[in-house]
Amino acid sequence: MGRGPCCDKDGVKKGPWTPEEDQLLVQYIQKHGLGCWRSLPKNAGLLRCGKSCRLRWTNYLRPDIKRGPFSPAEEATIVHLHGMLGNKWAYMASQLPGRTDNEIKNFWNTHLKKRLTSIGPKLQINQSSSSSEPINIKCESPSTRHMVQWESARVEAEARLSMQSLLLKSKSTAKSHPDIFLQLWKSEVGEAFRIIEEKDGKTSESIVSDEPLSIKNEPVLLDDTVSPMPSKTTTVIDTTQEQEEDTCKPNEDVMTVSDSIGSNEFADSTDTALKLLLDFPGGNDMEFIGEESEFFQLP
DNA sequence: AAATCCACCAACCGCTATAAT
DNA sequence: CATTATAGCGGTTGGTGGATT
Repeated sequence: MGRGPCCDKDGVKKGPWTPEEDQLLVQYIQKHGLGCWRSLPKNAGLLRCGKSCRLRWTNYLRPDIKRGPFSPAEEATIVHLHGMLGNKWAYMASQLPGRTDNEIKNFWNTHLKKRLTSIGPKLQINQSSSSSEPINIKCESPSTRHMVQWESARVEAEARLSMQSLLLKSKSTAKSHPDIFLQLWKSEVGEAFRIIEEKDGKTSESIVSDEPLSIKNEPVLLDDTVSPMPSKTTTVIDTTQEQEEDTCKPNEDVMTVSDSIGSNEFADSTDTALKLLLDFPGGNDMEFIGEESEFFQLP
């Protein structure tokens, strides 16, 4: 089948947009609204392909674009979502109002990924690795450690899920579940989490329903002015980490993500799962990998 | 002051999914 | 059902400006 060129390559301008082009595009959209991108450049008098116009609008000219550096809460959200979902930039963008997938992707690649690799050189993202060696995480901020740990957990779970998926497909007994959060919750990470919760004597009742959860859920509203949730479990983590590593000071700003989540999030089981997983208890957040190492060994 | 390096980010490319015909 | 068109996504590239040598 294949996909034809989105536009006639001849006579189509490329490269940075000029203010005049921006103005033409904005004026056209203000007047006619969003419609067919293919015909837009011609109608608007732009020598650009429709795709380029769409990108320019969604990544730069859209009125609701938020500019400026990422807040600690936004940063933490990206870190955690990446830990759970991987490179799902568009979904992360949907959770961060005013931010674009491109912006988040750039931010990850230029800042967060760098931080990850600098502190976790042992954490080479090696899909084929089934090693259960403990990850050597030296003193870093809790959020950074979480990042490393979650990346590790995600890779392991991903490998296992894909293996399970293959097995299921070969038997033709199950449909692939559409919801990644539910998959994650039902995977080894979620299972191990529930085990630890029980060990700690906490209520282990699952607040995550088995109902499919849409990945296109309502955005998490990161309103720093609202802090309805006491970060109880976060405190537990910080305390144990302080005992473990005296020189490591928790980064208050970054760790406030659970505080900054809106008040009605717990009505949303997706975010509940996220919060529970973020606030994974225990001194070594990922010690369950070692304890339950059989969970993480590929068949 | 010039050359080089590096970080950042806007924009492009190629692909997939889906709707339309 | 097959084909085509379009939107959207993620990976990558290239230009620019600041820092360093």
